[in-house]
Amino acid sequence: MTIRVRMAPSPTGPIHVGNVHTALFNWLWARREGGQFILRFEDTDQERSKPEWEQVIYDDLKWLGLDWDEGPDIGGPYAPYRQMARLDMYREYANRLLESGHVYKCYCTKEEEDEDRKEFQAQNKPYQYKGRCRNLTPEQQAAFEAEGRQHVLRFNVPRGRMVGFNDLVRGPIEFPTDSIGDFIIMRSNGIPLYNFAVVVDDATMEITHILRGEGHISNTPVQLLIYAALGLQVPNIGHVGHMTNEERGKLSKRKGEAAVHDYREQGYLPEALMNFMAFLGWTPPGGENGEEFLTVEELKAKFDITRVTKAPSIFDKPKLNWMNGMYIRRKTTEEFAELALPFVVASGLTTEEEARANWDWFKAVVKEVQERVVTLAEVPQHIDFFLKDDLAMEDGAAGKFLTEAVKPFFRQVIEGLKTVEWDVPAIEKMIRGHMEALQLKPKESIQPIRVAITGRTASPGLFEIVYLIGRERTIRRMAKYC
RNA sequence: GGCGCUAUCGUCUAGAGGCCUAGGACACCACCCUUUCAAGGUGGACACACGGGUUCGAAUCCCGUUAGCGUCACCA
Repeated sequence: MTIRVRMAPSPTGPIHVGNVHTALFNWLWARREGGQFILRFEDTDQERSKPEWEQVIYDDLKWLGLDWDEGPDIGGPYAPYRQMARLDMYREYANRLLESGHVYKCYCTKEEEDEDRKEFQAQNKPYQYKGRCRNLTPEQQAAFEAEGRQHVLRFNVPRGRMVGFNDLVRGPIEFPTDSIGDFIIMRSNGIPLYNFAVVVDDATMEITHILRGEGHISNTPVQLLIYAALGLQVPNIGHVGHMTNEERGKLSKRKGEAAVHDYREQGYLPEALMNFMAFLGWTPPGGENGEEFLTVEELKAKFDITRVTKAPSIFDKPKLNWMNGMYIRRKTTEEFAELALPFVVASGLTTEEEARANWDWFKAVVKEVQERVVTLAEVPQHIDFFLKDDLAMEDGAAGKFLTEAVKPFFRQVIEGLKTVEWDVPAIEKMIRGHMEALQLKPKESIQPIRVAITGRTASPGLFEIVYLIGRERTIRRMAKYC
């Protein structure tokens, strides 16, 4: 039997990295086993779901390299893959539960429930539905109907029992049903609630394994009750530890650390993000000798559910940075230039047309910073002095390096620059010649030139940047200081 | 608060009772390389939350404590 796993986001915003983290495990597992990975939209929250988000989610998922075998966009044998298109199905299953007596019509108003809630709160007890409508007679129901009251469908939770399952990553977990109140499966408007819709969907889509975030552990007993009442086979269920911020809290949307899209904009490479997240809560066998640099293909070949860890993990940005830098350095210059281009254009330093018109030069420029940047978004600030002439001067740099003493040296170099053959070795030879003649140390010669032509004290190799900035512009920039 | 989950270096983790004097990676520190900054190389510091058991022997098994997190919605 092949496995069928799924990812089921809500189209209420851009896709979250936490969502992708568990989706990644599901996807790798499906690919490893030759099973199916299904995409389904859970859009029963009419307030927050917006169809526009669906396209945004597809885009980010594709950017990451994820693909799905069935989904709202491509269809499949278990269509539709959007919950709002499956309402008839939920109603049918809900009716079965009503007929079998597992659920009952509840006519309680919001106000009545709020009062109950306060009552429990006052006694410092966890709120549970009091069961006012649990045993209504047909006459009482008719009376409520006559009043024009709407009803929801509530599950009649059995008392004094245990429900449990064998978690794929955590082992046996049990809950007393007494800790669960009679929950609602159908709203008064006929739209199902999450816990009911997922069960119907996972069962009818024949999902074999559900691997989801640990936040769902407490939903599991509720869903188990529904599976049992419906007489459906329960899939294998497992819960993966969450990814958290440094403070072990939630990844913040506001700080731009939650959405996949944020990382994309910050110049992270999808393969780095995927590789990094794959190692949060999982290690391949033989992890003791430290191979953490795995391509997606390698991950697909090695993923093993039994090696998923239980504890939550901190999304450690410094490690992501390191990994992203590694991936950047592994790109060819051509690839790196293509990846960096949109960021450079967005910074306003050049236009795409201009860069492409001078493509070899542009490539040579970005090549100089390829092993110095951690993200693509850092490229512009490292290469601005190649692309513009009005340079900002780093604080204190001019006073420290562009002194009176350096002027004679500058004048000699400028003269040399006028006639030197324009290649890096010749430029280096000429400048070093003047350094020796005047017996100057690098910090009295190379460093001042660097400051004069870049406006700062740190840059790629001096002779390479002189070559790339060009004869005229280098001379002009140096001439300002002598 | 009830219920539930979790607990090895700062971080991600290896570890399935003796192989552990606890291994690797990121970060950190030092040194090397070097025109600066990176990259690279070498080395270093750093952990089994606590308390009880079980056992000849426990990071590994059991119990408790503590801490963190999740959940108790006509959200998902």
